Amino acid sequence: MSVVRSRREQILDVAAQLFARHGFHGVSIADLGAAVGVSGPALYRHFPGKEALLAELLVGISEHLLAGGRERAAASEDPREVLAALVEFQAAFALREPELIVVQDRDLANLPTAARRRVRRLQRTYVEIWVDTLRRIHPALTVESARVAAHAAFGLLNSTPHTARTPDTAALLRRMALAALDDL
Amino acid sequence: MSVVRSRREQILDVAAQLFARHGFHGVSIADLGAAVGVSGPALYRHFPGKEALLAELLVGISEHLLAGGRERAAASEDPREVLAALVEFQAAFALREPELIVVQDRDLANLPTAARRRVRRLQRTYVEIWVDTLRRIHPALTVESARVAAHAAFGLLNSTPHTARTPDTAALLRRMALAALDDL
DNA sequence: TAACAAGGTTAGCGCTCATTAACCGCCGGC
DNA sequence: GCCGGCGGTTAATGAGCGCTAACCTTGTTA
Repeated sequence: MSVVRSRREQILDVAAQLFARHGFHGVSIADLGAAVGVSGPALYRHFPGKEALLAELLVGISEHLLAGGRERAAASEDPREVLAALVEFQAAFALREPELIVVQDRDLANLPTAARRRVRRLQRTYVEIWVDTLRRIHPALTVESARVAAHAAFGLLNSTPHTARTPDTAALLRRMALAALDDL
Repeated sequence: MSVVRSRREQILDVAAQLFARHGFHGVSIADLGAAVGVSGPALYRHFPGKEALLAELLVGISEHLLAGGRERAAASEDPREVLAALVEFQAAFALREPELIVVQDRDLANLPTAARRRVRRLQRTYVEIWVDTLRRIHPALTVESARVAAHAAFGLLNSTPHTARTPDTAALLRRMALAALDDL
């Protein structure tokens, strides 16, 4: 975490923000260049194209989430502890990077097919960690219902882009998510 | 609810589906025309432009939700009954019209300023119904926290576009939402 | 010191797209 | 039986965009 970020990281950062605010198609290469202080085609020195830039963002997010999920799942035998850790992890990410949350589910469709498949696969695997954990806690739960519940929890936690972030928001969201997932 | 819908309604319908799948900028006027069986500029006989079409969709959604919310809020003195009715209403809408859910929060930014303000205002008023109801149930809750909780509940209920809709999904989502909103 | 790679620049190409123009057939009411 | 408007059509226009080309500067290195 150095203070001087490479141009590459800088571009990814402002791309996340602009894509979040205006959508992938609502941001031009020229806009992106302007936002980092260079103009237009300079970006091609760092990325092969606009879609590749989006791909790197989205693949990065999914890999980060999956890695974090695996880590939490491996950290305990008790599925309730795992669930609490997963909720905490997802809430922290959603609060730290609300723009990425927005871009991830809004602009998936704009990825080239290969990258889209890759992201989908990573996401699915991440969801399955939640599904497995939920079913260990509630053995009567079907896979389908557990999946619905997991997505509902994501929706709840990922609501951060729509709200002001007050100091106790994290705790509130965690508590709500755990309550929702408790009486399945 | 006639079987023969006017061309106008038909256009709005397919626009909702295409916008949901590909995003506002990902759908051309020609695509839209083709999807209703006419081609391209014929749409200008029914709408002054592409943005006006989006505006009609989004304003329609917000008005529908606000009207439904007001109705539920006026139907009972007991805030817990009101909350249950609100949850049921939002869940039913999210399950019936997942495409509209997607378009509503994805393409708000593509509205012309006037319409965007209008939609924002309607949405805010709808949220305030939830906030007031929550605070009547939990008097210690601050306005900000109630707002966070309301948006979290929307996120949970509006997760329908991400999941297969099995027969008991509605009940599951309602139960989760009420559980999340109960121990605030 | 000469060469080169890295990272900029501006100009321009080709394409897509929203919108407008100009034209046309049909059909209901005077 | 005419005629006006409603709802279509195709062609054209003009803007914006992604991307490539050609060129330049600078710092590093053999």
